[in-house]
Amino acid sequence: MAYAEQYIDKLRKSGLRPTKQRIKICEVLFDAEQTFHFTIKELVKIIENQANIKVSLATVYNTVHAFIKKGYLKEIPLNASQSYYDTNVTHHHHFFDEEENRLIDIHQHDVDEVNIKKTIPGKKIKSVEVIAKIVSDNQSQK
Amino acid sequence: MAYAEQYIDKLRKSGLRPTKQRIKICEVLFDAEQTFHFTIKELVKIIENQANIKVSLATVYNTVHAFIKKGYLKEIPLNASQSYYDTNVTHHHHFFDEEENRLIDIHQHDVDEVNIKKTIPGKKIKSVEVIAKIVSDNQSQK
DNA sequence: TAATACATTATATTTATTCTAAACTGTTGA
DNA sequence: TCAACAGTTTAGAATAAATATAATGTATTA
Repeated sequence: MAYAEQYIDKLRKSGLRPTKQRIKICEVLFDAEQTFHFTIKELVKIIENQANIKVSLATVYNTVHAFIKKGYLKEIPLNASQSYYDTNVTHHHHFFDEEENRLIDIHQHDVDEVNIKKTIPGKKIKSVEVIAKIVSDNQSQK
Repeated sequence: MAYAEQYIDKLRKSGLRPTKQRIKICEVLFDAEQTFHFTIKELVKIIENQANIKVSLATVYNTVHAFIKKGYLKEIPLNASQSYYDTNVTHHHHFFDEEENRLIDIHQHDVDEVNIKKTIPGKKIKSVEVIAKIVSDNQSQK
């Protein structure tokens, strides 16, 4: 349980008290070998399965939002009934498979830099995201 | 009221019965001089203000979904609590102003073609959308 | 260690969206 | 023209994600 230290640090540095619920959520989100996408519902399920502590829904929502604010998580723009979040906070894009309701990363180097020529007075661009919707390719190889 | 004819045609051609509710919704959506963005709530409000007929919420949802299916409307991928729709169905992109909750079109020619090098076996790309989030630029002119 | 500010929790609430089933209407063909 | 049918509208109920509430608990501080 020594690795919990890094999360305690991380939380404290960003002004969040390191409670056992938050540390658990950090473990689930940031111990993973690979970054991943999740919905709140899925996150709750993972916590339930792998932890022996009980975390309420409200806490999960609060924590996820706090982490987004701190830049530890990213919300993925997708017009879906549930919000999707990403533990990969580097600049990258997504495929969204509408048939399987599945998100797939597209690395930054797989998309040419998106250069937007239009500007809005008094505003600056905070982020640029590309969403490519994909569907089954049922072409009979012509 | 002669221009209703074109909507009757449009609806009939796509296999939707031209009911008075649908014709009214067409008028609101497609008579406008400019394309625009809306939420269901906003659309209901516009109909209420400009029509003397009553249209139920369920009908508005049904009709908007039918129009999306027929390609007369586009849903905008945005992780918002409400869905946003666009009467501009040409290929284009969006700014989303998070401070004012406002969508702004970016014409296709203002963004270089988005070229995605990654592919997913058995899948083809159906659509590619760029969402650029913008915020106030509070730089003291340096 | 006491005081306090921040967190967690169960529960209620809100809100967008979908569902349901009854009443209604456009269309078709006799 | 009209009966029959399939598609449509509707009010209201149901669903589900997300947020608010307020009481209880816990980390921090001095």
